[in-house]
Amino acid sequence: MPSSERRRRPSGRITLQEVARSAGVSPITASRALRGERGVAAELVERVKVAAAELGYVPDPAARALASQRGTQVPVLVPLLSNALFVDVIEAVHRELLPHGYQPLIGVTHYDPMEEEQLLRGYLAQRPAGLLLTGFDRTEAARQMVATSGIPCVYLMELTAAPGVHCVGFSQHDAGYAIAQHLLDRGRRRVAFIAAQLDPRTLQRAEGYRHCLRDAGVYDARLELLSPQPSSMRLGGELFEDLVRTRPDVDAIFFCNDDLAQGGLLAALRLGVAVPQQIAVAGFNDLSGSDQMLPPLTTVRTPRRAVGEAGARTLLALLRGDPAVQASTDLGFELVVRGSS
Amino acid sequence: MPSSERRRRPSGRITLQEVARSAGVSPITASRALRGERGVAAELVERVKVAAAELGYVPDPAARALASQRGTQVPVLVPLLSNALFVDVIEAVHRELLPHGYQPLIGVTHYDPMEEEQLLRGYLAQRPAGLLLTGFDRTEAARQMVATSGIPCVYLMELTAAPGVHCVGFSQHDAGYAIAQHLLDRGRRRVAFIAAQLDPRTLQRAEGYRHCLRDAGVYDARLELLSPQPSSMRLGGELFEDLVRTRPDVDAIFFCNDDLAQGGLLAALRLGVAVPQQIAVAGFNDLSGSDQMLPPLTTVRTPRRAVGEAGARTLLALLRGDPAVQASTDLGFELVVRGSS
DNA sequence: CTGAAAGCGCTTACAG
DNA sequence: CTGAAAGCGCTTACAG
Repeated sequence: MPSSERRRRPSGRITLQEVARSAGVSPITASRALRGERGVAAELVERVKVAAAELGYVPDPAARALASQRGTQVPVLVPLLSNALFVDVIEAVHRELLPHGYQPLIGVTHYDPMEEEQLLRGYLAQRPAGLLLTGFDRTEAARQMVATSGIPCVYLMELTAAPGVHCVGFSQHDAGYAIAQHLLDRGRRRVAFIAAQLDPRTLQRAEGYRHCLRDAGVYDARLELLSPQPSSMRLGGELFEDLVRTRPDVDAIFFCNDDLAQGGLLAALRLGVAVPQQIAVAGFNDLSGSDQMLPPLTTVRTPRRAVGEAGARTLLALLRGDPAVQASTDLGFELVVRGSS
Repeated sequence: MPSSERRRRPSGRITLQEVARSAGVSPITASRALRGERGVAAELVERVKVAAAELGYVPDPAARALASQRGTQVPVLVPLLSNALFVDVIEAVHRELLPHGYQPLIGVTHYDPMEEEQLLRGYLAQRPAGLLLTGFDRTEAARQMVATSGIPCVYLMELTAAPGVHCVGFSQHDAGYAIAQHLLDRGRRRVAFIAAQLDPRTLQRAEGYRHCLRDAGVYDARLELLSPQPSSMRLGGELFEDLVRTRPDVDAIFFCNDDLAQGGLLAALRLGVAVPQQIAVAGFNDLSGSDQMLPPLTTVRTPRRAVGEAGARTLLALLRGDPAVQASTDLGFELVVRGSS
């Protein structure tokens, strides 16, 4: 009578032992069969799997982590959750990792390297299976911790050619260059750049913009409006007003993010500035609502879902010990031209 | 020489044993001291804490979970991450739970009870410390699983008076009633309701709206436009156009969510419909950008950060075994009147 | 290809 | 108030 056998077990859960007994093998063999370790007779694998399914066995992650010295958690560190960009990345990561038995852990750094370092310290103590980090801008201590931990790590959103580093993203610089070039191609010559937050990726886009305008011989540092404040529609509107007031000859604006650009577009409506006739406007990221603006916003569609997906897959390959993992995955970007330019 | 003592430990981490030895107590006492269990001499607690700090001891969550049969994870199940509402809730939950050593696990149900049930099954197998669920709309199986698991659970966003149920939120019905009443107070009589997604909370707001309009004797079912599609600015614009075309006598619209309302406002600009002169517009949630619209959007500010915070605190109290936990916490809502009404 | 032994690092009763 | 013993449920070497 199984019920009497189970009487004293506090947890009441089905264990590997019971599965093994039911399948007529040792627990080790059952463990190997269930984990898909090769080198177990096909017939035994089958028997174990049937027994596990019949008993409704669910492996205990804690026991597994303790015995193997390796958890199933995968901390995913992003700067912000209030930017839809990262939410999309995270959703994609979840979708890839969960079915493989890994547990994404969301960490928010608020663009603060110190905060990231602390989060990292805490997560690393839990022996995570892998790590998904945003970009390359972190403290030296954080870098060290990741390196010495030996835990597989994939970097998201930016690219590097550094050896041994796995990254998935696109060239922020080139995307900035491309959108600036588009505005020049439209015949604009006084092309401004409005940015907020000023995180590393924003600054890379700024570099692309500068590079492009210099190549065309029309760069003017006075057309850059950089604010360290967090990005928002409200701020975009304010900066737009500032710029139009102080630089009335501006004929195009590249906003480093769509929320700023949307705010700018609404400010233009309010002020009666004709877009794109008087000023062409472009944003970045193709966030929700940009296609609904008046006029619809020209922008760069960034592959954030793809970044999450490919990042997770790269990590999975690393965890599998796959020798053929691609170190750097460039997912590109897409210029989306709409009515605002 | 400690280095030779440590030679064979695979993990290389500082253990409770070492802390205990260094403090001159038994591991059990060290464990109790570190967990703040009462009944340990103050002097010993001090010694243990100093030793732990000196050695840089970090408890192993896996070992802890295995021994105590109780993990530190707290699954937080929300319908969607693409609605800023839930992102705010999640951020607040993180902020509360993390410092207490609990690990929030984000699960996305996509408004699908089946998906929620599956997620729940997986999470429950991990013996989470607690559970944070959105609303009360779930499968019977899910309900059973939660009940029989005995794991403390707090429900977010909605309220109930059901005994033994802990919930934190506000009355969606009353909020719907209040915004409808506001439009009536503005002298409107043909007040439409536009909704998408049609999740339980949206339907509760619909009830509030109906209730209010019936009380005023001006309810007209033909002024309800309900779409099961996911909420978005684009859809809001489309539904606005539909409504204005088919019901030209409408003089006010209550959109069930701000993204729809923002889309509606932009459609009004496009179509040359004067807001609020011809049609007053109100939204719900006070999402980012609503204050930047043209005109700024009247809406209901919902206490989502407070919901996450209070929800997490309630759970913490439950985990502590606090006998004075409040079962139902009504956080209210705030009418935000702006230019659109 | 399979298994017996040992152990991962902690906490839960149970004593005293 | 403190501790020795046992065990949580797995997996890692090590044999054979």
